[in-house]
Parts: sequence; C-alpha cells; structure tokens
Amino acid sequence: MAYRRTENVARRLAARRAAIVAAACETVVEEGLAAVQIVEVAARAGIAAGTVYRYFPSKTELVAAALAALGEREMAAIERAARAAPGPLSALAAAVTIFTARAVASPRLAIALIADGAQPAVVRNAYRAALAARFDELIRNAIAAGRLPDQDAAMAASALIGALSAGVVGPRPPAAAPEATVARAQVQSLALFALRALGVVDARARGLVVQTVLPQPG
Amino acid sequence: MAYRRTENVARRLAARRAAIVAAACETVVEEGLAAVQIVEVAARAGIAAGTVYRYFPSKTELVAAALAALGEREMAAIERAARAAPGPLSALAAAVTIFTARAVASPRLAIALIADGAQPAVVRNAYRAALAARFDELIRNAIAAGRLPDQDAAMAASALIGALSAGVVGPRPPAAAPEATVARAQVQSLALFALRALGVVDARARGLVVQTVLPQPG
DNA sequence: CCCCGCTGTGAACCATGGTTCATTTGTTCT
DNA sequence: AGAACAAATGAACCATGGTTCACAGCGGGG
Repeated sequence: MAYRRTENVARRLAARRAAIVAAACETVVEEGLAAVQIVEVAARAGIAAGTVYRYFPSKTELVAAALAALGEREMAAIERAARAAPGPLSALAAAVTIFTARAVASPRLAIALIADGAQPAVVRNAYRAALAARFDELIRNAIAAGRLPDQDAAMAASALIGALSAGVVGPRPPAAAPEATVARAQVQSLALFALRALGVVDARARGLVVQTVLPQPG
Repeated sequence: MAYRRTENVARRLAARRAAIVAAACETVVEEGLAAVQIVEVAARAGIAAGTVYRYFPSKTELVAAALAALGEREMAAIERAARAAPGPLSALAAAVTIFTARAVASPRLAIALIADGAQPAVVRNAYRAALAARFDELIRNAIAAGRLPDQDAAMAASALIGALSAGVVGPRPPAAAPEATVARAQVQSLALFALRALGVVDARARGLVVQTVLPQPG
C-alpha cells in the first residue's frame, strides 16, 4: 500500500505542475509573453509565489514549458487538419488555413510563439523550426505529387510563415461587418495570397481554402 | 552679436541631441532594442547618464526618436531604389529587393523596426504602417499599369512585409559558400518568392531582381 | 496517535535599470 | 574679471519583479 499512496502524491504534484503551466499559458494567450509574472501566474493557479519554485527552477524554465505546451497544441491542430485532407495540395491548404485562422483568433499567442523578442529566444525557435519543418514537408509532398511547381521548399516554408503571421499585426480594415466575418475574410485573403505565392493558380486555391472548415482554437 | 552666440549654443545642443540619438541607433543596430540602456547609450555618446534627461524626458522618448530616425533611413533607401527604377513593376521589384537586402544585412535592426515586442509598440507601428503604405502604393501602381493581376493591395503589402521579414529570422542554410554570397542568394530567393506571390511569372521576376544593384546599408 | 518530512507560504532579499537632484563645471554678458 | 545662469555630472534613489528561506501545516508511516 505504501506504493499506492506515494503514487497518489505524485499524481497530485503532477496535477499542480500542470496547473501552473496552464496558468502561464492562459496569461500568454490573454496578455502576451511580456506580461507573464510569477506572482500573477501563481495567483491564477491558486498558490503562493514561492510554490512555483518547487516545480520550476526559474521563470525562464516555466515560460519554456508553457511555450512548449502551446506550441504542441498548435502543431497538433495543424497536423489534424493536414491529415484530414484528401490529398497533398489540400493538406497544405488546410494547414495554411488553420494556422492563419488560429493566429487571427489569438494574435497574442501567435506573436508569443513566432515573433516576440522577449525571453532568451531558444524555445520560440523550437516552435518556429517545427512549424517550418512541417510546412516544408507539406510543400515537398505537393511538389512531388506534381501539384506545385518546383521550388526551394525550406525557404518557401519560412517565408510562408512570415507572410501569414503578418496578418495578425497588419492593419485591420475598419470593420463595418461583424468581427467574425471580418476575421474569416482576412484568413481567406491571407491563405489565398500564400497559396498563390507557392504557385497555385488563384481559382484552384480559392476552392481549396473555402472547403476548409474554420475551427475554434483550443 | 547676442543672437550669434545664442545660435551657436543652440547648434551645440542640437548636435548633442543628435549624438545621443545616433548612439541609441548604433546600439539598436548592433545589439537590438532590448539592449538599449541609458548608461550605455550615454557612455557611447561620451556624456553622463543624467545628461540624457536634459534632452529626453524618458527612455521611451529616446527610443522613439531613435526608431523614427532608423525608420526614415530605411524608407529613404527604399524610396531611392523605387524612384530609380524605369517602370512601376521594376520599382516594386527594386523596393522589395532593397528592403530584403537591408534586412538581411542588419537583422537586429529589421527585427527592432518590425517585429520586436519590446517597448510600448506605438513607434514601431509607425514604421510598419509607412512601409505598408508605400508597398501598397507600389503594388497599386503596378496593377494600374497592367503589370500585376488585380488583388487586395493593402493585404498583399502587409503579407509581403511579413514574408520578407521572415527571411532574417529563418533558418540559415549551413553555408559552405562565403557569407556575402549566401546573403545575396537568400535575398534573391526571398524577392522572387515575394514577386511570385504578387502574381509575377517567375522568369520575368528573376530578370527584375537580378538587375537590381544590392547596396551597402547606411 | 504522534512524529517526520515533504509541501506550501509569503514576506524579505537582491539585481537591474530608469530617474532624480544637489553639486560642479563651463559659458555668456557686462 | 566676475556675476549669473545654463548645462553636465554621477551617485543616490526608487520601482519592478525574480528568487530565497525560515517557518507553518498537513499527510503518511510506525
């Protein structure tokens, strides 16, 4: 029975650690990377500041854990979309659209993961790299299937991410339409631009993007 | 003569103010926005920390002035390139190429002006907006001249900047070739990608980009 | 049932870096 | 030259926010 109890304790500790990371994630999503403060995160997790240091050696490590979690969540969403698509080109289109939609829906998160200069770089680069690698692969698949013209896939992937990210900071047009509609239009425009950049003719691209379901983030 | 002397003093003060801004600019270019510290900038300008506050009410204002100066310098370089070009499409190509070349040559500067999350945003957005406006205009000109397919120029301009900026943070290919050559190749690839995204056919774009002279930043 | 030790606490500590101000230094005008 | 005033100085001040630590509480094992 000794073992049993010990395991329960371990479970409690793991849960608390997860709660701390979750709190940090919330802060990142809601207020951006720069706004992450130990006391604030601790409060959100319902514990004292010092307790955080029983689970993480430093703020940097905590932020790293949070960004890793958020990054994986994004990657998973993209992966899901890509896998669900019927062929290489629509997989690429789906990935592009999902990425953009989620970025537009959570600009602070997108910035934190991709662009924010705060914090010692390393972690952010991990997500960027993973993302670029995945897009690179999707592009190469599409090329191999003869659905895209031959090109430097790695460079294209990198530039692609940049172009799509630009949407979240770029100038919102003064919206007369309801917010959701504007966001959807923005996502669609960006995705079309991106696909055209890769060499997809416009009409074809439109079909690919429109057929993609725009999801809720999370 | 009273007037004469007064004017000399004013000149000295203006010069000193300029020196402070210049020092701040150097720091931004060399070490990034986050590394700007009053004491360090003051030392670089050859004065004491307190003196800075005779010329600027706060660090924020100083940084704003520095970024404004740097932004204008970039805009001027782009403007020069665009004006020198023979037609709307090559003006656009020239602007794209120069922007990219300078960004690749001074990554820290590019990041500070475009992406860095440090400092209360406002100033950076000014440059971004100016840049986007200029590209928007160049794109619209090219469309009007029938050299580009019709499209949402504002969105395209924004995405364009994002795509080009991505190059400076993106993965450097492991360079076997000398640094300068790699940089030039990188600039060319990015510029081609960007022009294709705007609807220029590849062969035509290559000609436009290659003919552009890659300059020294400054 | 009580002791031990692990977990939680939060006030205090420390480092960083922007800002201030009493004092010193230099310049202008008579 | 000397009074008067502006500018420069830089050490001290303050705010912010990460990190520590001596202590309290709780739960599990004997």
